Amino acid sequence: MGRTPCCDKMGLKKGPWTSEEDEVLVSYIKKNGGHGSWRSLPKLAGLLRCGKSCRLRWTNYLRPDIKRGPFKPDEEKLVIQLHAILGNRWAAIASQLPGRTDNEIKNLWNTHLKKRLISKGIDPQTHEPISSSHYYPISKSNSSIATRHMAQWESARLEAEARLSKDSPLFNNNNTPLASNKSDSDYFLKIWNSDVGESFRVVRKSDEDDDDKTRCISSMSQEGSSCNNNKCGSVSATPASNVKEDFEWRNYKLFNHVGCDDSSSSNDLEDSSDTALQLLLDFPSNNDMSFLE
DNA sequence: AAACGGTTCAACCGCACTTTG
DNA sequence: ACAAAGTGCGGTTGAACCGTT
Repeated sequence: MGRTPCCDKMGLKKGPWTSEEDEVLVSYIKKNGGHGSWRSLPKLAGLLRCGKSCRLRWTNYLRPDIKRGPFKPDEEKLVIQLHAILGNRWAAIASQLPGRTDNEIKNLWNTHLKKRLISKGIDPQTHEPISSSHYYPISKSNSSIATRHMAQWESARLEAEARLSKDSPLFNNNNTPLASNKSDSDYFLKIWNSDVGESFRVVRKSDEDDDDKTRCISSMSQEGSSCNNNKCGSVSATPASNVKEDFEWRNYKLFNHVGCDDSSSSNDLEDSSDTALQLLLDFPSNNDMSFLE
């Protein structure tokens, strides 16, 4: 694929934007009801900038829905939680914080949150206590980060499903209305059903091998797990009545790498089950940031 | 007041992915 | 199916800012 010429190769301006340039860009986009093609925008708007620079300026600074100002404690908390699940996927994290850009969140993480976690003895990459995250050699630890994030993501979602099912009319004998206060689990369910969760759902579905499932359920039974034979039903849309069983199955699968041919890596997830998962699920349910302060 | 070092954050860079013809 | 164009994304940079000496 041919690379498009960079700004400096075309004699275009670089560096900080002036207020005049901002004005030109904003008025052009307003006038045309959108940016159209970023590549042709600078020429049409009369800007000596490359399209890429215009796009960045617009999406990170000039967009009308940008929320300026310092991050609130609950926003910081959400960034930390999402980072534990998604890793350095700033755009995905930003999509869950209306008005915040990926660049802003990335800067927040690198300048504030990362240091705060380190000062509290938490590895900002693994979200585990530094002593435990250094248990394995660096190479192995790094290689399992993505897997850990997936495991944390999956478990958080299952926890959320379990909580939701507990609150659902099916389990609510008193027929009381569903709790109106949104719990943290709502975040995970919301994200899970969004585009962000889509990528994980795809991976997970490919991992759902019925043969493995059947085989391992019997293994679970032999190990004294409380599962039964009904848990082999649909996984993608878990009925409330099967949530607990499915939770057990998925956790078993996750922490024993069911469906993964690389048996040598099975300890990666076992390692994360006690610490990372606990850290993830033990996030305070209110806006209390005291665990970081 | 000046020098210095640390921090912040807007902007750039280059790669990867998606769309289009 | 292929290549080019367009776009998104994450890592990095460097100027501006701020606090300390």
